[in-house]
Amino acid sequence: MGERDPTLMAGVPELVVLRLLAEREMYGYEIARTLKVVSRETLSLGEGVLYPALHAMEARGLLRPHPRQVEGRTRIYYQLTARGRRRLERLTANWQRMSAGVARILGTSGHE
Amino acid sequence: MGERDPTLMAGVPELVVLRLLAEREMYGYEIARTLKVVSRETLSLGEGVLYPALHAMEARGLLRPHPRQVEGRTRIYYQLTARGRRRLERLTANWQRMSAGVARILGTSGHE
DNA sequence: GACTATACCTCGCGGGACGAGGTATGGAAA
DNA sequence: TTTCCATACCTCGTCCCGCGAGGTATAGTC
Repeated sequence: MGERDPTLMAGVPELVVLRLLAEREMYGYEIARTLKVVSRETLSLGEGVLYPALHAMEARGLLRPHPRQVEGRTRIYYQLTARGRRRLERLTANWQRMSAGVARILGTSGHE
Repeated sequence: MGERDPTLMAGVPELVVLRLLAEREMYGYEIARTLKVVSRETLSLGEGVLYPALHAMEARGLLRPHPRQVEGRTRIYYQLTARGRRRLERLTANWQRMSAGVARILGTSGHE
């Protein structure tokens, strides 16, 4: 129960969301915008990805919601839990291992 | 109507298989072994991933099979088509864009 | 009164990664 | 000789999850 790894496949959305939240509390819409800017448009989570992902992560106890009213609109800020932090470390390590692997394959020019 | 991109998600198996075959003809079993070695165990395609992937790519015209009998065993060598080569370039570019994006997110220490 | 930006949400589709299981051969070990 | 491992192919079912499309509501602008 819980903490099943993305095997080969990326699980990129979960990873990057956790990483952003590790920096500071953010709400969904903000996450989407920030992601675009920081990644320079190369990463953009549609809302059909983002919100379900947030809910799933909340359900798994990786983050905790803090709803607030700001100018008549509801924002749900999310905060990383300790569990979420551990998860982040794990996913980061996985990502680095596997992207290094891919890089090695891509960089194979016959020899090496 | 082929050539739909893996959106955010990696599509790593397809990418790395194409990359290996760009170097030389290989057969399935060989691909699996080579992948492990070159990526230093960080990438390993189970046969439940590999063979279906090969068939799918063949169906899309990305590679062409060349069955051979070697010491009583059947080996199906695969060769990249022109279409497969184009696909490889495309996926490679995608991968680089998106892994750079992830790297940027991971490397964000608040400022920058 | 229409449109854009903000801010949340859900549903259903489809693709694909995966484990488990299955067939068959050749050679080495027991 | 039978058992076992490596080689070499295969399929099936599941489950996850990325995604687009669509939906609600408010605040401010044109």
